[in-house]
This record gives sequence, C-alpha cells and structure tokens, in this order.
Amino acid sequence: MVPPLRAKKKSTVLRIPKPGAKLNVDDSEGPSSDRVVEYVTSGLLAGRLVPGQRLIEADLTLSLRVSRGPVREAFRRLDALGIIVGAMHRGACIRSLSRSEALELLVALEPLEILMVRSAARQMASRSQASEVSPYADELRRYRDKDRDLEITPDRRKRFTDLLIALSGNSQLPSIYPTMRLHVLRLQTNSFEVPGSPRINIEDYAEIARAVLRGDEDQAERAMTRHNQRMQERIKHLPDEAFPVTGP
Amino acid sequence: MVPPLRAKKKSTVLRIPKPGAKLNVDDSEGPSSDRVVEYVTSGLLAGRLVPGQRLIEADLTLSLRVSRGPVREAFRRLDALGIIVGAMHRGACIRSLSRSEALELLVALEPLEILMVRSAARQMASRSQASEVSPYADELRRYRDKDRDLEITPDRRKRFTDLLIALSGNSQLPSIYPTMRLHVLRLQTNSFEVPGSPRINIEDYAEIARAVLRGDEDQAERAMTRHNQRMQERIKHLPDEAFPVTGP
DNA sequence: CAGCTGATATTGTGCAACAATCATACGAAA
DNA sequence: TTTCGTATGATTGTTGCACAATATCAGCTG
Repeated sequence: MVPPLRAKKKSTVLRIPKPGAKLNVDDSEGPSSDRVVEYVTSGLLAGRLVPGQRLIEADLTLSLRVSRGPVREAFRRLDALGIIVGAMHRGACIRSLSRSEALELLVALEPLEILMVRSAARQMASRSQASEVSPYADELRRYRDKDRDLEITPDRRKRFTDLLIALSGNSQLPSIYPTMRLHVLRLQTNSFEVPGSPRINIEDYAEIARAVLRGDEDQAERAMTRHNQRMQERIKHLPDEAFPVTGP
Repeated sequence: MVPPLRAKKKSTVLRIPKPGAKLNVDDSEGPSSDRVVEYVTSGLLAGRLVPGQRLIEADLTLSLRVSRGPVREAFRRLDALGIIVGAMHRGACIRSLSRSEALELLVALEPLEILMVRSAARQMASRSQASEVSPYADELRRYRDKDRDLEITPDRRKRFTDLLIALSGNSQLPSIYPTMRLHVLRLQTNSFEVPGSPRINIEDYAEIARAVLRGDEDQAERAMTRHNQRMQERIKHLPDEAFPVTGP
C-alpha cells in the first residue's frame, strides 16, 4: 500500500492549481455553508429577509459565490434548526410563525429560560471568584448597569441569553435552547414598534442581570418570568402584519 | 426570456432517459438524505452505531446507494440536531456524551418534560372528548395499562414522549424537545443493564400516562419528575464503558 | 370558465474532478 | 534511540455540469 520507492510523481511543493477549482480565493475561513447560514440568520435579524420569503438556491449561489452543494447543506442545517421550512421540490422559505405559534414558542422557551437563569445565579453564588465566569460576569454587569454603549440590537439580545447560558455551566443548553430563538428575537425588535416596548427590554435585562449577579435564584426566576410575560403581551398586541401567512 | 417560437429542442413527451442519471430506481420515497438520517438515528438506537464512531461519507455512499450530496446534507442535519459532531476536514462522528454531560442533558430536558405533561394533562381535562386527542389518548391508555404488546423498545420510548407532545397541543415543542433525546433513549435501553431498571421505566410510563389521562397536572408533573430523577440515578450507576471517550 | 398541454423554473440527484487538510509511515538527523 | 520533517494515502470541502422530477404558470381548446 505504501510504495517504498520514490514515485515519479510531481514534488508536493510545486503544485500548479488548475482552473475550475476552489483556488482558495475565499476571503473568510471555515466551511462555505457557514457563510450561507450566517447570511440567512443575520439577514433575518437585520430585516433583510422576512418570514415567508422564498429562498432560491441559485440566488444564494450568485450572491455568496458558492456552489449549490454548500447552499443545500446550509439549507438542511437551517431546516433542522427551525429557521426555514423546506418542501419537496418546492425549495425552502423562511419559517413564519403565526401569532399563536409565537406565543406557544415563548411558553415552551420559558422553562428553559428559568433553568438558565437559576443555574447562572447558582454558579455566580458558588464560584463568583472563578476565573472562568469572570469575563462573562463582567459582560453581564454592563447589561445590569445599562451601559450606554450597549445599544439594544438583535445581536445584543442574542448575546444576553448566550451569556446566561455560558454562566449556567450546563453544557447541553446551547444545543437545546437557541435553535428557534431567532424568531423571538425578530419579533422583539424588527419594526412594529409598540409604545414603551424598547425601554422595557432594557429594564428587563438589567433586572435579570442584577439578580443573577447577586446569585439570587428566586429573584432571577421572577425577573425572567416577568420578561417572558411582557414578551407575550407584546406579541398579543403586535399588528397582524407582523405575522405573514405563507401560501399553502 | 421566454422564446415565443418553438425551439429546436426535443419534444417533452419523448424523453429518453440516459444512463448515469437517477432513473428512479429508488425503492423508497422522499429525499435521499432522509434515508441517511434514518439510517444513522435508527442505527444509533439499534446499537448498530455507537457514540464516538466515525462516519465516512464513502461508506454510506456505498451502503445506501446514494451519492455524496445527500450524505453530506444529512450530516449537516444530524449535526444541527446534535446527533453527530463534525470537525473541519475530519468528517463526522457520532456524538458521545460524558456522564456529566448526560446528566446535564437530563437536567435541561426536565423542565420541558414538565411543560409537556402539564399541557397534555390540561388538554385532556378540558377537551377530552375532542376527536383530535382521542387517537392519541387511546394510544396513551395502552401505556397506562401496560399493554403486553407494548414491549419497551427504543421506538416505544420515543413514541411515548411523541404522544405527550402531540397531546400537549404546543406546536413548537416538537421543534425544541426531540433534538438530542436520542442519546437519552440510547442510555435507557442499550446494553448496560442495571438491576431493576427495565421494569422501572414501564411503571414510570404507566404512572405518567395515568395522571395525564386523568387530567391531573400536578400528579403528572410529579410522576414525570420522578421518572427523570430515576433516569439520572441510572446514569450515575452506569459503568464507565457506557460513556466512550472520543479522541481529541 | 374548466381542464388540458406545454414551456419554464427550480429542486433533487449523480458523477467526476480537484484542492485542502488530516493521518500515518518512513527515513534522516540529533 | 528518539525526534522531527516529509512523502504518501485517505478523507473531506468545493466546484461544475448533466439530467431527472416536480412545481408553477401561461396559453390553448372545448
């Protein structure tokens, strides 16, 4: 299997790339399908893509300069994450939640959020000096103090729960929680302003962060529950346009 | 873009299939990648595949008679579901949970299971006569009565929680809960017998089913919590061989 | 207007090629 | 002998193209 004699093949150093191959003109790192996933998720949060919108493989192929393989792989991943829905021979479109589905999502997410803040608070109480938690704790303090730099964007919201999950110390939460959160994040910020809502979230985060940093599990749970309740109220009052209907 | 004149191309009716194409010799229906996912998940539950095992694209290509495209798409889906883990240029292997990770998974799953049984019990109490729930309720009764036909296999266990989720009426739970449950199901049955365990699960299911069918939310939660606790105990007592370590 | 027919668009799959990287074994230097 | 670089093979990541299968839609006909 291993020819002991020197083969007549070309030296490894002098590899002349042929046309039609990847050629490493890739400006970013990592798998190409990651870029597609990033494009869709960030586009969803930025409002560049909206629920119900059809995703055409050829379009992404052109705009992202990748071939169909990675695009299709990314679609499967997004489908498994509940971000898009795919139908046989009909491609994929961004998943759209009805108002009741959005409420059910919040109901299902609530117990996970409670677990998350309780675990985080417990970790803070027991090992607040540990070097592992300190960078996360520092970042969480900025939410508590309503740092001016922290303009509340979808990314900031996502980061907030990511922080809590990291602090919770539960290695399995990242795999379970974040899958469909994108839809909630979208409904939290994107357009459809409801009077008084933007401030509410900042206050909610500050309250949750305060309780977690103090290591007060019960208070953290109460704060998180209140936040979830306010989100449910907000969703109930959003206009119908926030819940587009996808064709059959 | 739409050439009005009849093109010189071949008539649509007389399409002569050329060799090397799919040719529809596919004995099953649905996307090919589904078959790959099915092969892996069922193989994991059946013990044909074990955690830590490497998955080679070429192998599945040969054994399932599909090309690399669908195999890679399936891998991305399984990766998003937490069933396998993939590393750049190193392929994928079946995810292996350490003992502590398995425990953390159960901890994270517990609040979802509570939500699930509480909702199911509530639905049973409020609309027990509704035609929607009756088929599910009938099936759940077979668990309550410890139907002899219901030999407890991994599929039966999976079906039990699927039933509860269906009865809960929460349309978002299916997207959130089941992703990583496979690992728990595997640890419940596969080999590594612990004295007295097999009966415990049957009794657990019967107790949960009884409470849910009665519409007793509190009792259902208690029963489900007990079940989860017993599972945690079981995991603590499993031999180390049940938690293979994957190489760095 | 309903139903059919055909064209078009898009997806699903296969195949082959190649680059990039990993993994291992081999051999030379220390 | 041990260690380290390097060749070599294995496997993955990506591309491109071809073609089949299905959906969608426009036009035609009765």
